[in-house]
Amino acid sequence: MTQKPSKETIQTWARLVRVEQELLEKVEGDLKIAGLPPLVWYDVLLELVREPSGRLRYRDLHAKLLLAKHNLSRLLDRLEADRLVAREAVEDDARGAYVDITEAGRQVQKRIWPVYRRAIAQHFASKLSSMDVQQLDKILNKLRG
Amino acid sequence: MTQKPSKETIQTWARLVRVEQELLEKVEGDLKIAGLPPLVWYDVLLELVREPSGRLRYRDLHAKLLLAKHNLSRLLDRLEADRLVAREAVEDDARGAYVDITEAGRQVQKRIWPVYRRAIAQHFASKLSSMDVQQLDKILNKLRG
DNA sequence: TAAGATTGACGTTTCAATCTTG
DNA sequence: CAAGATTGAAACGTCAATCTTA
Repeated sequence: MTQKPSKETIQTWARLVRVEQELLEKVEGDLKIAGLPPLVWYDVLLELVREPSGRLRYRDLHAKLLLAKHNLSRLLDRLEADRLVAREAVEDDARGAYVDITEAGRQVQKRIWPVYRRAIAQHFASKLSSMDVQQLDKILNKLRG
Repeated sequence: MTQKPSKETIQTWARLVRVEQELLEKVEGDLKIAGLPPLVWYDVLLELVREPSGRLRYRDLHAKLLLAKHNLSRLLDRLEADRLVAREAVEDDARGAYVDITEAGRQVQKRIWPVYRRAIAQHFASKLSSMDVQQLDKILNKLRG
């Protein structure tokens, strides 16, 4: 049995959805103003940069990102068209594909980060005390899948 | 001057983005399973139902929703095609348009709500204490535009 | 000239189906 | 048949331009 949430809880839910949407719009806006690609490009590039080998199998990249398989496939088409990643065959599993970050991809990731960090600072960090951040983190952990 | 956010703050930001995305996917999933339209349809219908007149001018509806003007226009096309809203001329301002909710629109709003409420209960409310909700609400208010 | 709203063209996401290999 | 990944077609979102009236 699940109880009906209280008015306050519903209000907070609504606020969460809206505030998060506002925040993401502001951050995406800052990236756009700087002439940079959207956050989701950064997410992919970051996962690849984190790998010492600079590559991940498609399925592993997919597992890390909250993105449907076909969406990732199309996103990689665009990244590849911009030469930020390259797809390579997997030697011992002919079904598989590696996704490799290119040198250009690494440079774009590096250019995005300071702008993204600045946006996080302005729109998020600067509004909260470190106590707030701690509390929020605890709450988010309770909500996690 | 904006300071560089701490590692912890960045981590919490990343968690916020991801958790919120997970939550929205779960809620949208529940609506879809129930054969109901997406949340954004609900947002529009709710704003209209809240009006005693059952109508809002396009510009006022736009102001309430976090949606670009052209996106709202296209969304209303779909809602109108499904006969959930109707567009009407504004008598004393020939540039304007009213958006009216139809009886069918009211019924769809009423069918969505219990499913949506249940999703909020399951994926959000049931994971948090009322203290958590209070804290989260305070934090969200600090983040608001 | 600005406010209110829509549109055409184009880019992205989604759905179901597909193709290939294990 | 299942796993890994992609694709065609349709739905949806975005950009810049447009149309009409204030």
